[in-house]
Amino acid sequence: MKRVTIKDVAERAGVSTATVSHVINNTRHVEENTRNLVEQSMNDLRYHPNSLARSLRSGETKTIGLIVPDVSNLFFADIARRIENLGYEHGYSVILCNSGNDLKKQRTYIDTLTAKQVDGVIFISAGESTEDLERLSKSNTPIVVADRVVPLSLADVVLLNNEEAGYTATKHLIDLGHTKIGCITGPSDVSPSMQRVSGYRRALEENDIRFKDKYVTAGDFTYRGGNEGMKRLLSQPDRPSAVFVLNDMMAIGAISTARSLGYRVPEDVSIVGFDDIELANAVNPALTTMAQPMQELADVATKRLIEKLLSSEGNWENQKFVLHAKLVVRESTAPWEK
Amino acid sequence: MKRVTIKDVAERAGVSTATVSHVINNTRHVEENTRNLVEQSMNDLRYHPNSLARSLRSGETKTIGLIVPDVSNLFFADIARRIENLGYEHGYSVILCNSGNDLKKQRTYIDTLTAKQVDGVIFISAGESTEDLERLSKSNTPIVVADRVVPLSLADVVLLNNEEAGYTATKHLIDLGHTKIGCITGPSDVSPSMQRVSGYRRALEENDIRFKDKYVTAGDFTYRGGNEGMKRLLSQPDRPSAVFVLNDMMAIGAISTARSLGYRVPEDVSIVGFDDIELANAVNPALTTMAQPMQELADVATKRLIEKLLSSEGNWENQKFVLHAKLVVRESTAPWEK
DNA sequence: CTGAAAGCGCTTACAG
DNA sequence: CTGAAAGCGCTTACAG
Repeated sequence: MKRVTIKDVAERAGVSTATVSHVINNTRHVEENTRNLVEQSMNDLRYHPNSLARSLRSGETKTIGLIVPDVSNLFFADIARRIENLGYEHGYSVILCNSGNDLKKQRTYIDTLTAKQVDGVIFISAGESTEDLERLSKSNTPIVVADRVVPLSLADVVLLNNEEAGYTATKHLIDLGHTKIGCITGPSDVSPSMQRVSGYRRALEENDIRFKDKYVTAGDFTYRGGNEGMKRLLSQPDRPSAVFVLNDMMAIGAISTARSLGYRVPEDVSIVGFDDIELANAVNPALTTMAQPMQELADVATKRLIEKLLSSEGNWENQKFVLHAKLVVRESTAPWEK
Repeated sequence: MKRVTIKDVAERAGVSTATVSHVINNTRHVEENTRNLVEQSMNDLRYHPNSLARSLRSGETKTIGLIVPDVSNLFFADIARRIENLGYEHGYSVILCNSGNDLKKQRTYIDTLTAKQVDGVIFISAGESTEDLERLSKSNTPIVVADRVVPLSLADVVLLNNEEAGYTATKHLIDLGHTKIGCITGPSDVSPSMQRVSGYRRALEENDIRFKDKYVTAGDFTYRGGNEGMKRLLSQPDRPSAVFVLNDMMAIGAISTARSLGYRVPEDVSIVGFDDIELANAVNPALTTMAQPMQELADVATKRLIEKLLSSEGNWENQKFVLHAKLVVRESTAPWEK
């Protein structure tokens, strides 16, 4: 079964391929009659255009690459869904590149995306290195970097003000009267995590509360990490009365551990999470948390990319978009009266 | 900045484009010297091949399409990750098509995938209709359908034996001595859900337990759905002593509601979930559940597709792969003594 | 061991 | 309003 090409359609309709192309793309006027003939012919033959040929000729693939560390992480899965959806609305397909936090894989994907001539790339990097980014930007493809800090010379960047968010979460606990405030962090080499901790420290300092090493423990963003972190924090003599946990998954684990150790939440320990995942509001007690504007992150990144793609001017100034997390007070935090 | 093409490389190396192509693809012998010259030249010019041109000529895009109902659902996100990863290992990129359970969108994507000439498709359909599938199979693209029943004439299919799994879960409760066994189902139009309920009924019948309508209530696969379903089941006079919940997310919600109504789990109510998501083992009490072989589902589907792609024989018999869920007994179920 | 050239299926100046 | 033809950047018989 041979493929039906534009040539077949043209022959059957008794016109040139140029005309067929123009009725398909609506790119110059074609007389009613001719147009009908062509459309008839396309239907009869069940013609489907070949994007490859079109892209090769026109230089546009209507495809964007999405590089993420891990799609099976709900945070990125959600972002991927929104990007896919916005892209779809503008006629773009997305190639899913899951780096799995593997820099080698990430680099391979960058080459693949270049080879496949994607029109643009949304890039959530696995690491902090900018080497891959430079490589990509050399190919002259518009790039938007999300969630990670990166030199503005290379790409647009949209990120969350994590420092501020860390500050706000901690300040909330301070305002409730807490002075012994613990923190369960993420892996120490991820910049969002580090920045949230900076905000935590600044809030303490500004309110004359001594920062104590023993109140800070490292987690890994998983439920179990939350279990273990909480156990470490609560098992010390002068235990914290409140804990800022750097993501919701760990926070939910932390609540569970606190309870199984005999502490009530929030009466005995207050807990603030980070992200506002769906579960945060479902869990009992409902989690007070810093709501990340994930949707906004995806939306801003995608819109910016599409804006660049549609204008095709080539000489854009790269921009920086800073988003803000919002404190959502629910049931896991309460005033502390000595 | 003009694009560097194979022609530029050939000129600089003083050879034909044919030779360059052959050193790139390792497709015929090239003398050491010539090869070095070509490679030097590629490096100097920072040459990157253009996949579009290659694909247009060779008929292979090294790309597969993945159609899923919703990537932001953990179940599909996990599947997507595994498919992406296996594809990557074999040199395939994946185009992510999130149908969002929208049949129109799904159809558009099918056309896009056809136009983009993907080598194969893994298809988890939004609906039960096979119309889109026929459309796709006409384009002669190898297809593997996952998770949904579909006529074997159109594609390979890999699915879970949901009826059996429903039976096993229910039988576990019966073996523990329960006779009043409730069920929180999924949306009634999704075939996996219906089949699990069939298994539930068969287990009751085979053990001479009367099926009671009032013990079955419909959920929606969300945490809140589990809350509400459990509330309905427990608030009736002759309440069930055990509940089979058709997915873990609802089961976790059900546990939480049972407890807040003053019932102990598993002493007062036993609960069996379905899926074995990560949280199932993390939650307290750890959830007894039917472990879905999600990995296997993704692996079998991808491997089968790649097998077809690599052999390119054209005339394959479509196959059906049936996978089995496994009962994982943890802490949420206990014997019932009248 | 290598090259000249056709051709994959489109789009798009150019010409009328 | 329409057509003939070049060309996008590759791969691959064919020929030597």
